[in-house]
Amino acid sequence: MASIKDVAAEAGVSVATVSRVLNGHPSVSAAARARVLGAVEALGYRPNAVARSLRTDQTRTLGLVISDVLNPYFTELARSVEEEARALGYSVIIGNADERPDLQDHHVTTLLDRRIDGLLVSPTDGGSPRMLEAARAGTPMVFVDRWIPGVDVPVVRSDGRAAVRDLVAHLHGLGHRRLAIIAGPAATTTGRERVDAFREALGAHGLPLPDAYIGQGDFQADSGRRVTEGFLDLPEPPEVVFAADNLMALGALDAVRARGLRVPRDIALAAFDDIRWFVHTDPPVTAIAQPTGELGRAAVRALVDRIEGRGGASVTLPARLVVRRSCGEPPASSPQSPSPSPVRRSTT
Amino acid sequence: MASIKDVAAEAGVSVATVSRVLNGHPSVSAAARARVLGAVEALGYRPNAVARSLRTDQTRTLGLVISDVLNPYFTELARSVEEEARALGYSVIIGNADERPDLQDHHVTTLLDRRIDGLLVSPTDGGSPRMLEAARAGTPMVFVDRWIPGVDVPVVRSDGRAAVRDLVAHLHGLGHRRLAIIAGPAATTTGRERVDAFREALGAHGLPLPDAYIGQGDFQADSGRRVTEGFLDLPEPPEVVFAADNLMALGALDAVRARGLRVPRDIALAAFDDIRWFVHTDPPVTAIAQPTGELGRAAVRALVDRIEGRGGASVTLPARLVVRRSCGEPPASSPQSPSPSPVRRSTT
DNA sequence: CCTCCTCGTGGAATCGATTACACGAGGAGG
DNA sequence: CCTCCTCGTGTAATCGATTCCACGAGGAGG
Repeated sequence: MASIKDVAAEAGVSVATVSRVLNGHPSVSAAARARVLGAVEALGYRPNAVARSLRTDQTRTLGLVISDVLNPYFTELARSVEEEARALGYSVIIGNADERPDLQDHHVTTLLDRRIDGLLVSPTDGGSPRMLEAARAGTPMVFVDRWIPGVDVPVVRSDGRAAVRDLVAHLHGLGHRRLAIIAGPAATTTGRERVDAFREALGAHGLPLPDAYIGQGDFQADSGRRVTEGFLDLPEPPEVVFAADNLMALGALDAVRARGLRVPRDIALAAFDDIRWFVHTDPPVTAIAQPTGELGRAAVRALVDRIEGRGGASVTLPARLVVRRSCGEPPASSPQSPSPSPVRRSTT
Repeated sequence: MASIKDVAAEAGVSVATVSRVLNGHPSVSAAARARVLGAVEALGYRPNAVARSLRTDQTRTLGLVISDVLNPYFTELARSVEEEARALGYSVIIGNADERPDLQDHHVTTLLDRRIDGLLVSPTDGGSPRMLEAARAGTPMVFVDRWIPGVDVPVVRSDGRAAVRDLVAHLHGLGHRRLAIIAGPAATTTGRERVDAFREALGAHGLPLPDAYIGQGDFQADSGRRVTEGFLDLPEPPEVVFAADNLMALGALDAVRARGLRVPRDIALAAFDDIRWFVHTDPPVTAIAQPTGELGRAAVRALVDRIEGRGGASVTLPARLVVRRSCGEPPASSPQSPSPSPVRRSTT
């Protein structure tokens, strides 16, 4: 592979001049510039990003460590992150933690070893020592979706509290009183927050959230299945199951179907995170939709602001409820509750 | 960030000795080794991968350029690729082409600039000049899923011919005679092959594949919707629509639902690529499943074999038909056709 | 005509590692 | 006791870029 020396030789100038041409420095004569450009073309020269990074101490690369690539929510997040980063002149290296702290740690380490300019993380757990250390050492960093309390790092996330309230109001309006939740891991903020929001919303309607109605999941489909089976085995099973992410909702659907039961006739289902497939499931699933793309873009902007020394602050965006049919048919357009909240009826 | 020099100073040895300890060279005294390790620990030193790569001319990184991250098939592929690569001591940088040749080119260029050790590509089109040039220049490279004819690069893919034959036999057995296909872009091998296999299988049953029944899609949901609408507008609409990937099947479902029609009563649907959600769609979708995980792992092994000078050959794995309910209820276990083919009835 | 600036250019240091080569100490063998 | 080898270690070159500094040519101004 041709190096800058080859180009210099071919053009009959020094490497310094070649570098200047390549980096658009002003003080290069038109003649020299033309000869260098010609040589670059002739040799098919491309600058070695590795060498450049070593010298300039910047890689123009962002690291993104997400909890689970197979989760469509994170896939979409990753996509919008890459898009915005590209627009800003950065590349992105994605690390998939698969909800495993050890894997998360592995990726954080590898990314740091590669001297990425900044790190975007959706932590799987309370935070690996290496990550906390990096944050303390001043590595530009931003949390997205999930975060770690007590660490001085901006957080870009969506607040589902209002949407959960809307959901519970919707469920209550349909006559449901026994509501259960499949929670995410307590080690994650989203795992805890969604339960808290749910409990609070239930409280507002005078409904309890008994321990038996809080199933411990891990954001993976299998746990959704397992927890739902447990709910169905209860002497008094819940009327509604609210899954704290889309994969656990998938598992819940599996479990219900395996028993030969039907949604929403036998049990209703709602999910956090809206995905395209929810329109076509049997039945279409009522879900809380996050502004995923916006989240990813905002996170990148915050991180790049940090990197380039322009601050970079936390951002919180609202989520919204999308009503479909998995919780029961809405009472046929009764005018009794005009619902001033941002509940949106899906067109499906 | 501490460098090797700091470690050397702290340990009271030269950088050469530090390097030797870090790389497990034999000729280092136990005492020196202990002091170096102590210094590494004390300083929290981590070797700079950028500097190392520059010197050794290897990054231990693989590039993976896929056509569309939002497609669950590719997501799963990416995941298995990363997994196998990690097991072999490599990292993976993913580039998402979004089915756009220009973006594919951008990613290939960036990856090459970063001097990745090898490239795994699922080409979006006939191949960018830069990619072909890289292949010719000897960059270790392997095509996965899709490939470019006439280029001397191993291909790891799955052969759907037999499964398509099984599918057509299944459809024919259900009494369907007017079968249509939503094709992928003609610029991709999978786009062409699936149509060819379909036409061939139809021919074996004496059925035609009229041009009006070949809809031109681009592997994205929108095109599936558009093409399906066209089919439904035909004076004699097809009885079955076979989508050449899962996203176009999603679009087809959208279109059917938008007309207030039902699958399979009004029109049957089948798809290439099986995904978890197909179990829970309304109705569950009959699909052709590729051994995606195996494909990803085999591709990485082939690529690493190339990189490390051990050859690395093409691999073709069979796909198989998974029958669900989207093409009509199978005739209730009639013993007339024991079906010696590897048709699997899904447990759903 | 001399002095001083500006402009274009090249030489060389540098980033953080790896590694060929040289060298000194110490043990083995004659 | 001398020679030779082995072992552990250090010095310095190197990878491919960027960039500081110096230098020479040429123009402007006095």
